[in-house]
Amino acid sequence: MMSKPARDLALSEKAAFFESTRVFERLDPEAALEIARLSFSLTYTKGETIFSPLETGCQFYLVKTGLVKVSIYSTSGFKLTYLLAEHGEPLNLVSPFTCNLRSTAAEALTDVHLLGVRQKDFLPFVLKHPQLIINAISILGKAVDSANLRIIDLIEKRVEARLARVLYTLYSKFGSPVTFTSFELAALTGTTPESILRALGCLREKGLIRSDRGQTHILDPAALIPQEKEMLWL
Amino acid sequence: MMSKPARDLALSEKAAFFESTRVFERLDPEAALEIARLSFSLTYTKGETIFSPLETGCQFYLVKTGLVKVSIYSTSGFKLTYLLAEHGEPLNLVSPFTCNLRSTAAEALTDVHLLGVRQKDFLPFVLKHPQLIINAISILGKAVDSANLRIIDLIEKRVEARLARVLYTLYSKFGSPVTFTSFELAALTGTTPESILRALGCLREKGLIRSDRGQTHILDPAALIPQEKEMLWL
DNA sequence: CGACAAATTGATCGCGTTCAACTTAAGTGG
DNA sequence: CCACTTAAGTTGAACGCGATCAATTTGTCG
Repeated sequence: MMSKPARDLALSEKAAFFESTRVFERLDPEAALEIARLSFSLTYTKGETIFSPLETGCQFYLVKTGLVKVSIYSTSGFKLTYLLAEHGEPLNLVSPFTCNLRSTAAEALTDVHLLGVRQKDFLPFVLKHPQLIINAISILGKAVDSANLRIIDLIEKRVEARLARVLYTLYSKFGSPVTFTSFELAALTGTTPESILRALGCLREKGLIRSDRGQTHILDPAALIPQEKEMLWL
Repeated sequence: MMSKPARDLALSEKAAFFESTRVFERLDPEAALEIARLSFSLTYTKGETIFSPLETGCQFYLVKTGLVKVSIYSTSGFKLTYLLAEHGEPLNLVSPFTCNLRSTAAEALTDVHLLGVRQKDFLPFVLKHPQLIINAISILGKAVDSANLRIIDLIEKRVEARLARVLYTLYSKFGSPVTFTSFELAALTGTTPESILRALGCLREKGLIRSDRGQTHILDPAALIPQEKEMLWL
């Protein structure tokens, strides 16, 4: 499983892309050019592993095109998906700063084009541009909130309610239909594929969704989620 | 429930304190003096509320002395404790940066002395001192990892194993005996007080702990936690 | 001494995991 | 184009953990 170096994009194109992302939001143009110069393209084909747990190296990855699944693995092999990164989203925000190893793994769900920045280039650059820091901390704050919401849900909500929130989140991010298998939904909801299927059945009977083989059409998004404004961040 | 303004500490004393904390680690001495000048003392008595969910204002709080419990509340009233902050630890790292409201509440578990810094002072200061950012992101990264570990544990571990991890974490941080009631341990473990008592009973039978009325003596810390190096961050 | 909070134990019950069997769809190679 | 293989969907049944409710005991504090 090796990444293939891709033909590099034009610098200006890269710079414009960086400026359009959440992490590099409100970056001044010359800084965008600078980070564009420091970055390099990486491509992976569907199903390829981008990085795996305990892997050395902590470069920064940003998704240019495609969809990447980032998961954490428990020691017993359970997989919890905690991020589905698409255009403009980073795969890893913490390790480029701290260079600590983390037990996360990233897998390409489609053919993927990433931009990478080596830590030795990334860190000095970021330190020169405080707005980036605010952005990064804001994103990490969202991640903490989302994780805490999942914890609360796991404690007091049933599988059906948790799945409804996951579906609502996926619908908000990717639109209808949601194209994930019961295995993937299980890894997002924190349960088993069997329980997902049963819960999907309930939601189907209630007329909230329509589901066929890896495709879930959201018919009534508003009914999926209770009055709460809280959303997951996947 | 109002905070009483305390006699301010000597500037040099405050500055030395800031330098000794994790957030302000490796700060240069004149910067420490500056943040010391921007900070002010707050004291609360045992049981007082320091802030509650949806409260306006997002000043930065650092614990000087005492112990503070920071919890998130679910809409249905369930309380999950996610931080026990003691000497040198911040109560809130995200809101001073983003000024977003978050559904957390802080309560003084003992008489507490805090240092506060208003956001309008905190943010410009931090932006001038990039090392602080690295520190903050490193701490947030730990918080994300800890939350994810709790999620995994909730999914695949039984109450006894989760409690063991909580006890081990409390033991590592505060030493033996651990002085929390079954209600507080339940809010940390994500279960009910009854289940905590039963799990404590099991651990007692195994000879790993000895527990009396709000005091849990850890007899065999190493046996509490399996081979994993992962720890919670409370 | 009385009131209150926490600890303890028992009994019940429901959700969700687990295991198993079977069906259905998709992809592959002859 | 069909036979074969594989992966996902589907459903059923059983079991076990943990929540819940209730009752009792034990400290602690005013």
